[in-house]
Amino acid sequence: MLSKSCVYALRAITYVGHNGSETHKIGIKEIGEELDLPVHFLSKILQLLVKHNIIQSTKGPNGGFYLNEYSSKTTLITIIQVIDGLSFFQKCGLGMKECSDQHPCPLHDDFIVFREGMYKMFSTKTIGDLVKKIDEGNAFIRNLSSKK
Amino acid sequence: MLSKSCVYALRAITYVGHNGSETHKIGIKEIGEELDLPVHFLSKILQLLVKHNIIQSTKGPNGGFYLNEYSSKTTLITIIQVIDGLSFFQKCGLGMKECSDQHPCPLHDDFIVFREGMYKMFSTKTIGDLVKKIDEGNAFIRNLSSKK
DNA sequence: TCATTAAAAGATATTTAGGTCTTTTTATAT
DNA sequence: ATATAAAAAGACCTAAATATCTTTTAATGA
Repeated sequence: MLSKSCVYALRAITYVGHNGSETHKIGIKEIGEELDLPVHFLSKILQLLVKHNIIQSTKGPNGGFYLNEYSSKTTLITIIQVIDGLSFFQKCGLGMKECSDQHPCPLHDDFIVFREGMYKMFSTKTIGDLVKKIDEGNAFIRNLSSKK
Repeated sequence: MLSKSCVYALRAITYVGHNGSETHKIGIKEIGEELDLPVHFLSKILQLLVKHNIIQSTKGPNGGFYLNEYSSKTTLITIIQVIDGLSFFQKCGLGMKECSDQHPCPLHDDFIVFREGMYKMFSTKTIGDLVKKIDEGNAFIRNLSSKK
């Protein structure tokens, strides 16, 4: 559904939100190690998010990634849009070029429920919501299998 | 969500169900033309379904693909399983290795609703259901843009 | 029984997503 | 000022999905 780039991004941002702050920035190496993600690949993805002002970064000693108040309010759909685009939420479940209430595919009515439900969910949930769950210990962002 | 292979399959089977019968088999060329799908690629996919006894085929003059009574009762999830596997319906929305009610990712509760809802939907719907919609004119399987 | 037709099978090409490695830029602490 | 640390940027590699082309196999009608 979401590309790897996209879920890597969501997990990385959540990690930064949980572990970092403007005075304690998080390096890409740490994120990669802790979340078990390919560092250089992830680096590209975060670059893109920095460009879009979704997360912040600084170079040099004590540099790294961090979130500001706006980052936390960013909805997941915003990030999905930047990385994957919104085509999933627009296209037919059976891959037909034209599929609408007027000219539906035979799965249209059933599929649209989920497609739109997900869109709504991703449009409502924010980075802050994800971070909160981690902060409160009600969810996890690191793989169980990770050592330490 | 579903791969191209998979939606090609679903559309092709539905086309065969709607247009063919045991006495009027449908050739791969016709399917490809009518549905605007790459013929040889589709051919591979249908081969696989024949192997799994989900659709039927015969070679030679007047040969082609057709459905039997069991084909129509086949659930969509069966086809999805053969082509894509069920991993989508089993894996974490954030791509975490371990994600469960006990060790949830921060999206778990929200995502699982859709994942399971889709699973249920695909497990309930059959090829026959899709064909029926086309037969009754309540849905379409050919692209609007197709000539004729 | 043989030519023809159509699927099956095999080999190869293309595209896209995912991933790695190297070099450059820039902030900052000394 | 300068060395250093860390992100940014660029070039390149790999694997998987998608697509095409060619050859083989097997029905069937003449």
